[in-house]
Amino acid sequence: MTAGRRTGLHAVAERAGVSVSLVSRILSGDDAVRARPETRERVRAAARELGYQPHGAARALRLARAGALGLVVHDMSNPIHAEIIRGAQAAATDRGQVLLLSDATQLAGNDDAFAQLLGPGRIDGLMWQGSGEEYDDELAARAAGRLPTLLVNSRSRAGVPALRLDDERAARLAVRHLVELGHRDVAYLGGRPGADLTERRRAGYAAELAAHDLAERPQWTVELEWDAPAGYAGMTRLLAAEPRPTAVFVANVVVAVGALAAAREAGVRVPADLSVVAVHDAWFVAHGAPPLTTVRLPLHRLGDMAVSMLLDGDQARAADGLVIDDPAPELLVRGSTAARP
Amino acid sequence: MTAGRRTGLHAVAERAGVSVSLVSRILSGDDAVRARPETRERVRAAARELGYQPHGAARALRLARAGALGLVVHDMSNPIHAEIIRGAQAAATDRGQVLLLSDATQLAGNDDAFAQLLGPGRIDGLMWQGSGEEYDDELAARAAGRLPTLLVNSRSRAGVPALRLDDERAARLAVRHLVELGHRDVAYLGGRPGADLTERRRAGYAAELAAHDLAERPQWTVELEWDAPAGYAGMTRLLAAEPRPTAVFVANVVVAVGALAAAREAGVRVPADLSVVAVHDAWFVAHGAPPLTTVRLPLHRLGDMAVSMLLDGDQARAADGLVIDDPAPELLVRGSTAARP
DNA sequence: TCCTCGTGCGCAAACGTTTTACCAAGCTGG
DNA sequence: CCAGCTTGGTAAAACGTTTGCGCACGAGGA
Repeated sequence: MTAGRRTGLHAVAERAGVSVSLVSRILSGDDAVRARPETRERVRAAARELGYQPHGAARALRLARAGALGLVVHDMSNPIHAEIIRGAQAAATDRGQVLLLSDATQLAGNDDAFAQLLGPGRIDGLMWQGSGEEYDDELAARAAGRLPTLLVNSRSRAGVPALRLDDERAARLAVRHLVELGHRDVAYLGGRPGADLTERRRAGYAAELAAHDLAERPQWTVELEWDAPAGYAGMTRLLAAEPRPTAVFVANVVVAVGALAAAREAGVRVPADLSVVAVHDAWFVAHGAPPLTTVRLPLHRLGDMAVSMLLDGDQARAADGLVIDDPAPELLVRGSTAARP
Repeated sequence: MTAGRRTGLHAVAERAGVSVSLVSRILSGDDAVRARPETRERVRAAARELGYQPHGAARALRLARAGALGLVVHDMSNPIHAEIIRGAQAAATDRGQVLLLSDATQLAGNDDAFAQLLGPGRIDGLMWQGSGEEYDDELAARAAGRLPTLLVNSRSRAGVPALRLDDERAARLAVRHLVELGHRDVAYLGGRPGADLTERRRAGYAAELAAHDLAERPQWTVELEWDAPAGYAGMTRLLAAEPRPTAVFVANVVVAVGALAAAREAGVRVPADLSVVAVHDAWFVAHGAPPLTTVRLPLHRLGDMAVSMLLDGDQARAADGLVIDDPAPELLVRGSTAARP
């Protein structure tokens, strides 16, 4: 018997002197299988000695389940996105799945890459980090036609279920903090208009102002883009407003980095002359000048929940958009907010 | 003939009225296959109409090639790491591969996750972002025993080939900038001692000082950790040194963020009283107070090259550690460096 | 007329699993 | 003494590809 140099289960079976099917069932802990304890032990020993590892592709093929989830993000160097990835990564690993990372802008221009990622046998579900871009919704909808798909950090769009954070509450928390410091002239510095993120935070801002009988003014509302240069430009515009606000609510921490730079360059002291608070926290703004007051949202949990729901086939629960609010939004008061001058 | 509701190639074959094998050959562009143009067209049309996509797992199984690469990183919220990921991602997509992301600290504690990622049929090669931690080398070496493996941003350790940047040159560039501004008392603020990253940047610092006949002083050398709090602590210590340096070379931009905060809190003005320059660039330090002078290194290229080498089976070229220096290190002069007071 | 050869395609095995179906041997009860 | 049940397994098909080999058919040459 010139033992075949086969690999995998076959090799284990040969060494243990049993059939391949028995090995499979024993190693996978199939309770229904009848085998003598002695045989079981022999099989397990053989597997151990040969260092048997199941073949991922073979399992995926046979089980019609890839054991992997896809995650499409926009910009990895955005700390917000990084935090979502971390959450998803941790949850996927915990549940014995692997995570397949892709980039939305690359996918947008590359049909082959899209097919490669979403074709059969690659992933069992997809998380798409929504950005409110047009192509984004279209691609996510296409994906949803093939696979369980979840938009992450977006409201439900084009019929794709979605997970989001309590942006309105976060905004209200931030604005309330400003009002409690005595500010009455609170401006809004948002991101790209049209995205629902913007709408929700803007709504929270407006609601909280209204709750205190404070006025929104058109010249105190600036919405440009979700990046630091836009924050710079936006703050520059707000500082030129007549009358000048005494506080600014910034809808995103990345935007706030640019905004603080603009204030600094304009010679406006934060927080002495102007208070600034932003939604989302990032490690580096805690070390800035001044350290930025922010509202922390459970981004990690967002990724975590997305993975769980996809794996549990539970994504329909988010059909109308599900709000993740378990670790509630938390105000982190640092050095960029102070009592009204 | 009750056409089976089969999927994949089978369905295409049925619709085109040919065999599965012929479809496979035609669609994969096999030149050696002989088929009438008319048949070819019929097959292609059927594939198009059915929206045929090859089954990833089935191909992986048959071809004994997963079509995926693994990337293990340490901390996604570190902008340096994010940039490497981006580079690897882009290159992988370009070459029709997918990228499987994992986290080193998770893998360290979880043998199942390690096996899941590295078991047969999952990935064809692995990039491991080195950090100089002990467990890191051990795990990377274990991986290298199973798969083509490349350490990224590390020198070759435990026999595992590695790609790294020209850290020494970057350090020299930064220090030379300080010297050219007239500084003679230049301190070194590094990261966790022992890691080869630290050694290489420290060597560059020392070499450049020596080239200008400047002295290193023990009290001007601080090495703690690769994070912002360590930067804070380190700078605090340097500011207490006797005599106090007039410039600090910081081995990493993340550390520099903490260092700047410490200087600020101590009432030391940067750059008027103290110049600071750091290795690696990150978008947010350009907006800080002051904007940080940095040396940009081709991190993106690092990820890019790692993917290429693995896919080309070329990783042996890096057996002794290969230095990526194509876009050369570039000094970005901003506001944290000035002439000696 | 027979042989050969090129053309155009089909058969079947294999990749490593999982799972359904089945079977031989031993035991038990009547 | 045998029907039927339990025990301890085995055989084979299937998942969707790829690929080596073979085969039928018609044309052309001897």
